[in-house]
Amino acid sequence: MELAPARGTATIEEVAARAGVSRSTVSRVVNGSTAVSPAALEAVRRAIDDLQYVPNRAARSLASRQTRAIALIIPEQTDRFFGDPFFASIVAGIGEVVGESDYLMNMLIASDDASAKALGYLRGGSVDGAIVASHHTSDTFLERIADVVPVVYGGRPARVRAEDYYVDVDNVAGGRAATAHLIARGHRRIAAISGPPDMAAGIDRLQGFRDEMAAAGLAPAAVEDGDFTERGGALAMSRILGAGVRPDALFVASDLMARGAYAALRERGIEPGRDVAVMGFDDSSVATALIPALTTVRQPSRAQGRQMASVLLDVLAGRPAVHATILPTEVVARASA
Amino acid sequence: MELAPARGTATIEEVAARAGVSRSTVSRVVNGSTAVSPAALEAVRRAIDDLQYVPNRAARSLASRQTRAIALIIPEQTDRFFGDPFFASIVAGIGEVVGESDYLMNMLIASDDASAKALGYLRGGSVDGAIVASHHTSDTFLERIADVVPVVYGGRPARVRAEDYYVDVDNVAGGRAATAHLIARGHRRIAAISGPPDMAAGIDRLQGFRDEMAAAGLAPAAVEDGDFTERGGALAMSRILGAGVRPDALFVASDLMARGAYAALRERGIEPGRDVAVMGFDDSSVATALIPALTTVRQPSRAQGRQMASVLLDVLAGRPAVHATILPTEVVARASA
DNA sequence: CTGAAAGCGCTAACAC
DNA sequence: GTGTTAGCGCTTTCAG
Repeated sequence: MELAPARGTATIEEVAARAGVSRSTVSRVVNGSTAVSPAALEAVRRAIDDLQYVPNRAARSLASRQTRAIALIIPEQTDRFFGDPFFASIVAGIGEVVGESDYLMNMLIASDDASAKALGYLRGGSVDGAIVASHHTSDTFLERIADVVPVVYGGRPARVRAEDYYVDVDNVAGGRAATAHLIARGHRRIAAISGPPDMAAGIDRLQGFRDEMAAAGLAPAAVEDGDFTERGGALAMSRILGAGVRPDALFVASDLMARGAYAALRERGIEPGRDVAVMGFDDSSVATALIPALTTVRQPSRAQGRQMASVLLDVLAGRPAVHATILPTEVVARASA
Repeated sequence: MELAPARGTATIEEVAARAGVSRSTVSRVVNGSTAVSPAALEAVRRAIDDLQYVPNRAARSLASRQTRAIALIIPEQTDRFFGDPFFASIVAGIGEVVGESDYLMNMLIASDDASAKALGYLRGGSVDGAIVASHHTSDTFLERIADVVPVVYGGRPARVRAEDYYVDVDNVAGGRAATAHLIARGHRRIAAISGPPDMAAGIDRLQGFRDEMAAAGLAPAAVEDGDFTERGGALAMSRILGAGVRPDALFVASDLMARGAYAALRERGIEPGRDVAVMGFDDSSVATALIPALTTVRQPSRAQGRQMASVLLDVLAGRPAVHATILPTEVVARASA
């Protein structure tokens, strides 16, 4: 075919020659070994600089049996995933930490049929570890990947095994706090729009709602699944209203669904915040963009992403790592409730 | 630390032994060479299956001098990038095509300071090519990456060079069509909320607006930069209104900004769609979620993403590839204009 | 503290 | 068609 055009990049051999040392010494410098004399270190540094040397990743991986890459697995429709600012924050957090390290982030969109391929890829040793950004209990293939490489889950996995790592927020407490806020403001006919029952966050937030209602001796005015999407939130709201229920307050398990609920409410001439108190969950960009601004439960999504990445990096480095991190939430009172 | 646990993966050597052929033959099968006898092919296939063989990526890269990976470069704040459903579609499209190939997609968030690192990484030969998802004319480092690996730009780059590849939509025509639509509906006092002047899409859509207005003998009622963000759109709208301008129609250069404009309008008691016609751009999920539903210019974002990936894959495969792809847009009339 | 030597697993000429 | 032979560029014992 075609001769490889002189890759700008020099090899370790050339650096060694220029620095007047052996390959091994250059390798040691590059990998931060302490056992190098100041003189050699200086010489190598200069040579690297002069030659603009960047180690070849493939060669390094092959020899060290590490790829220095991690997979970000998105078991979801791409547009659905990225449509929620919550995930955007998670990814941002992960990206920050990974970006500071010398790891690479491979994005794997593992929708259904692609999952087999994704598994093969993970088994091929292309990455040292994986982060599963969000998942449903039905994603069985996700469990199998943990047999291949270390995995950190975003959100409590369906079945928690001792060797699993995950980073979650205290969704039950968040759900309780949100409900308590509503009750404290004098509301009694409180309905909930929940997340899907096959996701831990969906289950837990609803649990918190139910717990707090029960503790206050109240019965939910209605509970509808909004599937964590804007459209689902609108639909759920319509169902509640359509059934003739007229709540005086609403606990919506995600900001995005709350936006959908706002729309559905207004379609019936009900003004959110004035005619019905609305409480969201996430405190994503959606919350402040809404009018009236959404009272919501803040979860530290960016921090969650950061923590996921940190945990994985710890595991890969052989450092002790926390298996379960539960981040706190807090109610942020705005105009809607 | 810890001995590498027996990686489930077999090597090519083991496959060869089991199939009773040489490594080369296995390699030929894996790489789809035709020059293999049916018998050998069958034997190798079985061995691969039995052993669940997956080629080692690093070894392959090292020997073939190809990484089979591409970089998705996001020269933007992560949350900003992912906050716009337009980008979500682009990424979805890219992901589709890349997922069907045996290439991997490395996500590089190249915000400012990280760009040097990103460049070094690209120079290190970690990827065969790159896709730049969106960019500002100020991103000078982006030009330098094209010297290292083939690059496909999303949107016309600041300076188009003969060797560049890019996929764009016809933003000027889109802007014209949108404006024509407004004019045809009888509007005359038309204001525009534009994208940033350092992005091709921002410049071109505004150009289309100005062209069409001029052609109709109309002067813009106002033009404000909304920075392609929801907040920016709201701010721009407020500025227009604050200046005492009362347009009867609005050309907003992105759906997201239109959402911001809706909010700003309502804050002043002006109802979008009724009191002022609003035209968006993108036809992202935002357009239909808005109430009243946003009349907008549809751009085929997913197709754009797909095309970007296809072009890059073509280039990498040595196939002839189109340097400039301009996708068409079309006006989608809904309730707001 | 440093160098020599032996691969890591695969592809790609090159013979046969 | 198929096997043999060299590496790809790096890490990593193992001596010294």
